[in-house]
Amino acid sequence: MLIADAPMSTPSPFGQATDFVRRFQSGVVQRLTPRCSQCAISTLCNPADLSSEELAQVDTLVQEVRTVQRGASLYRANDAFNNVYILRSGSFKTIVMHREGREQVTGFQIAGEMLGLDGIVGGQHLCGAVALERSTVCVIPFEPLEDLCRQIKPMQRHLHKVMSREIVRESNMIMLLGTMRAEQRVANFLLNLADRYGTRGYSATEFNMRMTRSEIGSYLGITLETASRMFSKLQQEKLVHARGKQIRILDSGALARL
Amino acid sequence: MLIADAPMSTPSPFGQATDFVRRFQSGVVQRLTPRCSQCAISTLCNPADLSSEELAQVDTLVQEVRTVQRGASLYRANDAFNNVYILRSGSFKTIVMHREGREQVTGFQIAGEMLGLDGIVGGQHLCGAVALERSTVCVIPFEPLEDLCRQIKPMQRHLHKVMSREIVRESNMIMLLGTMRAEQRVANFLLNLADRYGTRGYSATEFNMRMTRSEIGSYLGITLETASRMFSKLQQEKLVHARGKQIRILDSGALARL
DNA sequence: CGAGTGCTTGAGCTACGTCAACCATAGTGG
DNA sequence: CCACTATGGTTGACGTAGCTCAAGCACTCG
Repeated sequence: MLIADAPMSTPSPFGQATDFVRRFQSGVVQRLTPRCSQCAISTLCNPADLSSEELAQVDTLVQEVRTVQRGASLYRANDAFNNVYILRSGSFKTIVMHREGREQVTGFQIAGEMLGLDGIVGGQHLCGAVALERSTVCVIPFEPLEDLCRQIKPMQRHLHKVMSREIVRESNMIMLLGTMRAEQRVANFLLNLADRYGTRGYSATEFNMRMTRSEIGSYLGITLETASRMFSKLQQEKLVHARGKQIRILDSGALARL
Repeated sequence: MLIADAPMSTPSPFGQATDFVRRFQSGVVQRLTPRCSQCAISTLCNPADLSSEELAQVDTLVQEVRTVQRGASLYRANDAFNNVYILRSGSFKTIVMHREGREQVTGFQIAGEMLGLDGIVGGQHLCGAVALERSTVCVIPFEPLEDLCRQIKPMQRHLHKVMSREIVRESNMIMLLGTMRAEQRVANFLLNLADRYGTRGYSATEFNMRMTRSEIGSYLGITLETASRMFSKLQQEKLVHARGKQIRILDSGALARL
């Protein structure tokens, strides 16, 4: 079975030669005229029950695919909100700034997941999104998306589900941070990643994490040292095999029972 | 200036005598035929820019106002999702069950806030909602609401903002749980409550909390003892005056700077 | 090959959890 | 009207999970 590492760096189905490419200093590259109707991960971002005419309408919505280099920002806190983004390949972290410049990671996103929903309320983004590796995103202008959702009922329902899923994801995070000890947090984090890789067709037992111990710690509300110790502990207990960012899950049942 | 305690227990504008009332064993009472167009808190739950015809359409949507007694559930985890709810008066907590029956509070809601959005993804509620006092909610069937959002653009935008606001609220909670110490959490909690009372026209400096120390602790990821100690500490530092559930904020600037 | 970045591990410290006693208030029944 | 009980809040004593600080190792990259 594929290991997530490999497919996550697979090139986009759109060949470099045929696409108009613009490059920015920021490390963000644009490629134009993508096609949802031909996209490999369309099942992840679009509702299943669209007619071919409806899919064609979606195609007109997505005018741009951007490549974001490792470490570059897709958007930053306080940027004007105009688009939401669907991650086509690669991975991101979303971060908020604490005062005194400390950052807190609020989420990790992988292929098929949506970014930017936090900007709808205030018209500007409240968190920033940083690529953990070279990644590509579909840029979806939000107003036209809303227009489309008024025309296509399944699309509307789909958007609502995406937003609701985000609410549920965050609720789970609140519960994790409110009730679990460090070891449980790390175990939970690994199971969650595994599950998400699994539903994307990658191996759910062996994968390459793209985030550092420091980012994991920040996300889980613990220090990087504690995160590291917990990886070691889980390894001693033979529940996972962890060698740096390479993870193999040995006993997911026991991890869940912690 | 009004203290929140008073208006929160103000009776609904709909007199008992003129309304058809059904009573259930669960402590939930239904009252029929409300009117958004005449509701005192309409500005909280509806977009500002609706025409009177559009408001009339909203009126047809809301067929029911329910009264929920203190301690009764509006919905429970795993209940089928059909409606969202807008809190008209009173207050709720939303809870999730940890395994072993421990509960974690994931939020407190007061007048004008929406409940139930977590159910959209899976078609069933993932958390439960329990009234902290005798409360009234408008019942809004979700499918008809979606239909209306396809017809009325400001309504659609409004719903998206409500959902996005919930996402942002939870992000803030994640940051609080991930980075703050107990004293900061409690300070933050009080400022947040004060702010919400303030935008509803109540006093932002003096109010009656409806939740116990145990519920506050659960919400903030600390024990009830620690919560209690922090209230005492803030009082010693002359930042608040706390006498049980009666709160007076003395120095909101200092609270924010903690 | 040296510098930078990330990971691991140890030693000591501390904020918070646990356990327990005690008080205040409110509702209940004789 | 006064015990009596239940519920919620406060405070103290003590234990510990995880933080802080620090050292050393493994990789990668110019």
